[in-house]
Amino acid sequence: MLTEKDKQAFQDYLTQEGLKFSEQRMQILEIVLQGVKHLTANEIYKNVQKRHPGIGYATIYRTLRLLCEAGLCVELKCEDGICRYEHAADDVHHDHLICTKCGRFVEVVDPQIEKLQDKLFKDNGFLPQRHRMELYGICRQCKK
Amino acid sequence: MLTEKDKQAFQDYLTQEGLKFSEQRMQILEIVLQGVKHLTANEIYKNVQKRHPGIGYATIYRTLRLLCEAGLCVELKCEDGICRYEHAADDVHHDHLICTKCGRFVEVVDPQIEKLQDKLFKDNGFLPQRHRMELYGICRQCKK
DNA sequence: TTGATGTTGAGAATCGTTATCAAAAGATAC
DNA sequence: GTATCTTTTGATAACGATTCTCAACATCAA
Repeated sequence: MLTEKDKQAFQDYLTQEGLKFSEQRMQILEIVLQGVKHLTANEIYKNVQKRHPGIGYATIYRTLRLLCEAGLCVELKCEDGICRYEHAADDVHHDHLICTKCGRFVEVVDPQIEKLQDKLFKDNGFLPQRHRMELYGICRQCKK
Repeated sequence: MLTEKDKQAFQDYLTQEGLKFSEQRMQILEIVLQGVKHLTANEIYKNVQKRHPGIGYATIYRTLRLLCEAGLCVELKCEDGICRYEHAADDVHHDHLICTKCGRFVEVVDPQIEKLQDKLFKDNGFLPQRHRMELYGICRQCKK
């Protein structure tokens, strides 16, 4: 869901960094923050093409980086080596359940696991920064 | 630690698949299964070079695939996009604590987390296959 | 030793992503 | 609105890890 708040946040970020606003950046913002989640750069590229033919991959990647830096989107480095991008949920960290047959992504959170992860960091003398947890399996639909 | 058992297991696997034994494969087996863990293909390449100059990357990758298929080694797809290979521990799954400063890998296991992960699979109607958990932080040495 | 088959190494190809750079477009001052 | 200064853009080349191709070579059974 793309909100005015997100648009404003992006504009504010650009202004703050001395960057400029452009048609292309708005198009990419709209595609990434609305609708389907976990899009690859290629999917975003194809989507933007429809409304803005001629756009290049470089612009897609550059804008995705900006969106990440602005905290509006998160890059997921997936096992297949292709990055996917999702709308940054409001401060709520989550992990992913991924169907190995259809590629479906389900977002999950488990506060207990989060606590145990923190404990692992501490027990090993690590200063926690972030973590990544992906659960691969076969979803209900694909099991049938 | 490279054991005779591992060597035998690799030979058995090759025989079973109708494949042949070679000097290069033995060299790679020794490098990967002994000593330092979590080597990249490039590190393995450089190590094998010392004892067997002229070896090519193709052979490294082909042999790594064989070792994985034989269940002797595991490929880790890391966030930096470079795969690392570790000696497959005897049936014991483990996750990783990774220092973002020095790259140190620490293997960790938490049975409670494993249970909670299984619960997440079930609660979402997924048939569990495997998972990946990486905890990124700064290790004791690098904190100083 | 020979023949059939699997393996090797050099180099090309792949593919997602990033860098380069001249042309185009925003922002700002006038 | 126009001039001017930046920044942005898109085409294309470059990158780096990994895989493919293929002719030369090694292995093994008979």
